Amino acid sequence: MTETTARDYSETLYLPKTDFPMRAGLPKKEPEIIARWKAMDLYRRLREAAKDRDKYILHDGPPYANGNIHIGHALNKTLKDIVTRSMQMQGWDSNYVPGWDCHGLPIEWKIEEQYRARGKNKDEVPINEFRKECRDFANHWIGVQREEFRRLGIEGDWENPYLTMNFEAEAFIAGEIMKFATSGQLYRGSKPVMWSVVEKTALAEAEIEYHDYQSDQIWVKFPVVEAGGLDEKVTEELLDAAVVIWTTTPWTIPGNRAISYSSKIAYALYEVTQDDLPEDNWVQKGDRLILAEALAAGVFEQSRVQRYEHLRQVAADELAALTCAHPLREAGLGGYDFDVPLLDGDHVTDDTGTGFVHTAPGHGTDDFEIWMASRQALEARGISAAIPFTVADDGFYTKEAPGFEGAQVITHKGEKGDANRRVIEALKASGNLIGLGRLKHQYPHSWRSKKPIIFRNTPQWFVHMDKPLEGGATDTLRSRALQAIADTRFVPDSGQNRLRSMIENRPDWVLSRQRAWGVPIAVFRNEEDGRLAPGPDFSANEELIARIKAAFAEEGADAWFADGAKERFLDGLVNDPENWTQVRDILDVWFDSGSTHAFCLEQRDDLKPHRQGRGGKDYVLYLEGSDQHRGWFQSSLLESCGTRGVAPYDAVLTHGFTMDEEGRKMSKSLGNQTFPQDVIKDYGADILRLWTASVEYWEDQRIGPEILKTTVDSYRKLRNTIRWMLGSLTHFTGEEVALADMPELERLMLHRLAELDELVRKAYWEFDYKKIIHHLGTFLTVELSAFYFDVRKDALYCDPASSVRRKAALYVIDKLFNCVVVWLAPILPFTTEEAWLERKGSQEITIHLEQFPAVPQSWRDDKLAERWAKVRTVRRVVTGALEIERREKRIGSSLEAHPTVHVTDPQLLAALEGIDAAEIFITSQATITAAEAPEGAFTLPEVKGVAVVPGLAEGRKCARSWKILPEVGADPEYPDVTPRDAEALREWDAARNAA
RNA sequence: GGGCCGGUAGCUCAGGUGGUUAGAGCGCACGCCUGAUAAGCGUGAGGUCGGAGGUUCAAGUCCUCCUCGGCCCA
Repeated sequence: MTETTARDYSETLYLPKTDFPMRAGLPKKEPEIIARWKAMDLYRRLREAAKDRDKYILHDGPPYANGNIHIGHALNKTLKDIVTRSMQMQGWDSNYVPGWDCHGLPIEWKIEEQYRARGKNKDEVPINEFRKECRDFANHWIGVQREEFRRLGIEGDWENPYLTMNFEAEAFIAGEIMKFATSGQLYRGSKPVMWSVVEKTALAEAEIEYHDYQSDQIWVKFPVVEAGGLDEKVTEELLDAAVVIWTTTPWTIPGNRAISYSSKIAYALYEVTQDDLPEDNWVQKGDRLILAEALAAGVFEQSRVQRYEHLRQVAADELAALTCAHPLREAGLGGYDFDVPLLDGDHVTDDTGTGFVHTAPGHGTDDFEIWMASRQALEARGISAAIPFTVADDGFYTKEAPGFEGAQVITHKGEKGDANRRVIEALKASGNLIGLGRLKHQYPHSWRSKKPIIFRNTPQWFVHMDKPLEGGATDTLRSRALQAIADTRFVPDSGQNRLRSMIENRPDWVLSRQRAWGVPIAVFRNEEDGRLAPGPDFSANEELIARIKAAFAEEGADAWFADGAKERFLDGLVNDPENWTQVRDILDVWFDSGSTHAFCLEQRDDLKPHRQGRGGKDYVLYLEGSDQHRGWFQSSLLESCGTRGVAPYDAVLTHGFTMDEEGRKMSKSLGNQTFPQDVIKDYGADILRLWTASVEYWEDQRIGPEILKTTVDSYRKLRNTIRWMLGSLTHFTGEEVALADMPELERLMLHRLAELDELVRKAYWEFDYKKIIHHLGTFLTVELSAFYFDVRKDALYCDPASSVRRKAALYVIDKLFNCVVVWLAPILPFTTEEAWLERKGSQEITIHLEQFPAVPQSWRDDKLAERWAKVRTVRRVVTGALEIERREKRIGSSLEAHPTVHVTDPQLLAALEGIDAAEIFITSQATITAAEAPEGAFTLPEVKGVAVVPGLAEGRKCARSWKILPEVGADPEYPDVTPRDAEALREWDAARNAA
């Protein structure tokens, strides 16, 4: 063999080699990986692999089955998936069964919209036909969302999810409400509820949004007609006066039954003294008004009065003694001659209005509560405590609003009706209106129709919060729920306070909806005595419940609405069927989803938990947005406490909401939305998942083009480092190296793995994914890519095949790869799978059946780490010095340098003992000396006792390793390389010749 | 309007019990390498810690107020 040109040594090097592409192409690659998981039935395999383990159950809060998924869904499901996968990989059987919430108004609304578009009226359609259309609609969107969720890489039992509309589920939900009926916690009451005239239904707080609305505001006089028990002079003064109220809902005046004041507010009697008031002014000279002192000036201004006199203060007990007339008593309408008492209430303030609050117990919660609380006192005064039903479900006044029949508060289209105008006219005519205006303020609207709602007294079904439960005189649903909250782990912990204060303050649970698409409140009511069936005083509960549940399980809840249902269920169980009425109301959907623990968790063999709190070892976690403190966390808690006495969960994890890059809410009109579908199409699901894992999700997060771009950048960095490991490991034969035989550098890396192992496991347990991403990211870039790999490239590429140093490095890189990739698998299921298959071959394997690698404690070596921290400190000074040389064009590659490092700090010097400094500095040569540095040596201000004198490496450049050493050419057989490279070549050539 | 949560470099995040010139990664700028190459390495520039008061010898860290944003409620 004659060598005319220099030999190309690159083929003799162990350069990284891999098919794992630098550019991921995730949008195309991910669907292929999903197809593979489907084909291998990954979900079943996961269950099989974990079948004997304790269960970690992330119970899915069911999304509502309408519309495509948005970024909030993506965040929520991704977090759930990270939880599930990370627990599965740490020894749990972590099953995830997705669910959907299917009943309820939004779907009904959609179907009605379709009807309207076709000129059809919902009321003409048989109810079960309508329900069928709702069911089909839900099914359609479940199909759409399921594919969108799977595309995100969410692993779960997609073939067998739970649906609140499954017949079995409907049977269990009805069964749960019948438990409440049987135990006496369910009652029929009458209460002002938020009522949507447009949708003709009561709405829960969760179904309400606040929007600006222009209301009519009026100031109204209530003439004092009686002042019992006060001294004569006072009586005389006050009898002549009127109490003034202010309201933004004039239509509630016919429902007025009282005036509320506060004993904490200062009131006074005023007299109008102005004698030049226009004749038609509603207030005239000599009028005497009682007002809060803080608000009197404003009220007079409204009434166009400039001059008035403060006669004297009016004390709270004087107010309590007064009785007023209804302002319409003299209007000739009839029916308003009842007495209007004054009641002391904390809800009254002197911020706005008059200091007196017009109180219509059928039209407001505060009004209702103070009225009910005063019931006995009222009756003692001969005042009827009955609450009138003044407004019907269609927004028209009833006969109980005499004089206003035919007037409508809100039209069926959600517009203002003529009720206010009619009431205002009547007040004007009666001479009791003293001010009128309009007010723009926040007013409750239906979340669906976006139309204003009204407060209206209606019969509804409630669950008692404070009625003692069976078997305990003081134990109530509220007290049980509060105890359950104390027993639950909250992440972040502020959720505990939030839920607690909500439960402390919430009123009874309104469960009824006057709608069609849902599970019925499956009870009958006896019109004679008010008994319920099933109920605490009904003899055949067991049989009745069995019949209803069986029918629902077989036919769905449609059975309730089918003809002859009453006979079918009650036959033979009652003697007086004519007295029993079948309740036609349906359940609030929050009761449906609040029952998922009953029909899903407790019923499915693969989920049925043996909770830690009840002597088992399983763990149940609920994970939803923080808005669910008001929603699912609460309804589930109440349902479970009411029927089982404990919370359905061990832990509650909440996340915030996703905002745009400026921290503002996303909205169509602002054009600042980020759609998960777009992110997946442009970058891939793993990018969205990496974003999810890198933000502090328990607060609100931000997303947008710039943030996604930086996420892609970090992804690339991770991916390339993994790619380099894969390339290097191509040359790994699997040969093990004992810890004792390894160079310190390798042992340092294993030590870091031991540290990270602890950190990663703890962070996964605490759901702190950004910590994992941050630490693994820094580890990969700073410690591996920029340090360990950079230093080891020489040994890995150039050392002879037999080199222990090289073997040790490969062995350690294998460990690094296994740990890092498996640790990342819950967050980046696609990329880690791709890497895993590249490494392990493409057989029927998957990273997702792996467990987090066992990291031996023996790898931990804090002393070694301490020492190497010092080595790296010295290294920083050297790199700094070389940078100057580079800038001055004296060197290019660091291999051209031979730094002399003066280490006068004894500790740093000791740390360098026995270390191949040139190797660590990636220079060809290096000299360490304890001698004082000469003037002008390079130093870093933050590193004392280290100074570097740069210099050029002496000798020739090795044609193979590019190091510059005097020994190059020492081996006559290989005259242009170092002795190490000569040895490598000798081995390489021998191997080739043997082959 | 009320309750709660939050506002640290362009981006995402660290900064127990208050204590030297506030950190990291990414991005950016500049340089090097050309055997991780639409990659790798190095150096550097970026912050009145939302604002204003206050407590303290000392505050990103404690208190008050304000502001902006969010969730829930009225």
